[in-house]
Amino acid sequence: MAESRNVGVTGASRIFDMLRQDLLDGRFAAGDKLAISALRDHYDVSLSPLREALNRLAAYGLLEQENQRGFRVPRLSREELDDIMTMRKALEGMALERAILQGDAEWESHLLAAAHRLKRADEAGLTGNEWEALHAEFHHTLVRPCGSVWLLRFIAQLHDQFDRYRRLAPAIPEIRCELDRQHGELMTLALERSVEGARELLDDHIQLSYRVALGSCGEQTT
Amino acid sequence: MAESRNVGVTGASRIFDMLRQDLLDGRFAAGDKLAISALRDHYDVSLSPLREALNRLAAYGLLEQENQRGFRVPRLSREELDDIMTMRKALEGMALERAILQGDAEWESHLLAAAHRLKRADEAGLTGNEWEALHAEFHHTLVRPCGSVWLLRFIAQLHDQFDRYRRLAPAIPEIRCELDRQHGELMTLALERSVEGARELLDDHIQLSYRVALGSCGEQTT
DNA sequence: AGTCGAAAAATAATCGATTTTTTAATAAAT
DNA sequence: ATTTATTAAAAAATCGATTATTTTTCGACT
Repeated sequence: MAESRNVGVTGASRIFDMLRQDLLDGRFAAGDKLAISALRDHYDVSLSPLREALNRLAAYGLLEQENQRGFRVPRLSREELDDIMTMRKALEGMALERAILQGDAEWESHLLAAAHRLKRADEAGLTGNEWEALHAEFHHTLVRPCGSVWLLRFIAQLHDQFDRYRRLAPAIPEIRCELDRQHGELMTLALERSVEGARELLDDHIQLSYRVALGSCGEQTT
Repeated sequence: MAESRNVGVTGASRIFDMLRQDLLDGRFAAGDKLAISALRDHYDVSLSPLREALNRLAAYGLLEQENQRGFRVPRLSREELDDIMTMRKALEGMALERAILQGDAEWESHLLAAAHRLKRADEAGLTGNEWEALHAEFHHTLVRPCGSVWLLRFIAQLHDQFDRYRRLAPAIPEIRCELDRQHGELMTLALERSVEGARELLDDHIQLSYRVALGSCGEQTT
């Protein structure tokens, strides 16, 4: 047994995590209303913790809440994706710059490790939530020492938003290959403390991801 | 009567609004645990909608939630205030620049109106939530046409965070007077489409506000 | 045929009570 | 005197049922 006791886990927090994952995985159709009693059955939990989780997700931006008529999955739009992409460039660029200036030796090892794990996962052809976790971890490690809790919070939120689009979009192997390559190069530039180079590459990286993500909006790549 | 029916208002949404106001007003001591049953009595509502509101506020960042041990009002720290101030400069500066480039004639009139109302309120010595509402409205109007829903969302969130500090701090009449003056000048520069001038002034404005807000951390002004 | 309105069904929101977990109080032991 | 174990009290989380609101259905009427 991993633990004798589920310390610090409530029904609501458990459902929040599961629902968040399922929303990022695109298990619910965009625009759909969530059938609360169906969720109740599916996750085998009572209404109170379920509704608490839904309220958190709505405040976080992964659900829309309309008083007296429940919760729905936000629609996807080209305009919003553009917004998210632009904000990612601005905020992650800012964070990366600061991280490169402030990151210490321990950051270097964490970054090296995260990049390595991601590379091995790429080579092994790993997909799904395992790969997603390593990918998110790499990007988070990259900007972690930026020194701003609020900046990291906003970046994480934008990542979740972006992922709704990206994970739904059809894969484009050539781009995916280039994206994988960029992860390694981002690490290299960061370790070299090359602020300008890293920022430019991160911009390219987000732009390339965006071209993939566009596939979820029924638009062609630019 | 204003409305024949409370359209689109639930107990939870009502409590959310009231609690948010009370948190910004500093009605709860930072670091304190919220006594849920006391809140239940005070706001005269049942546990379910109350807990839903608390969950929203925690996801929004105005409360901290620890599983199995309820909700508490986040502590105030000089470090966090610095973070919030720095992020406000970055995000509002970005938004203002975009707003000035994209704002149309209608924006100009709204901005003029908001600045006028705020000025009249200043002259009339208005204080409390009425002044706060006009002040928030002015700053929101200033950046509204920036074109990014997410940017506006983050800015609003940071404003709420900043206000927890500012409203708690002792007033400094000379600074307050200068801040009032800056509002008018910000409007002028924005209407003149002076991107650089407006950005610089907004930076100064936030910095000056920050000097006031520091008073809530038991620190002297810098 | 289409529109309007009443009744029925479905869904959301809320309530009061119960269960679980944490915190505080007390006593026993080193 | 401090620590540890036990119990009592308090608080948080959850449950099942009830109430309020919205949505759908159905039939009368134009």
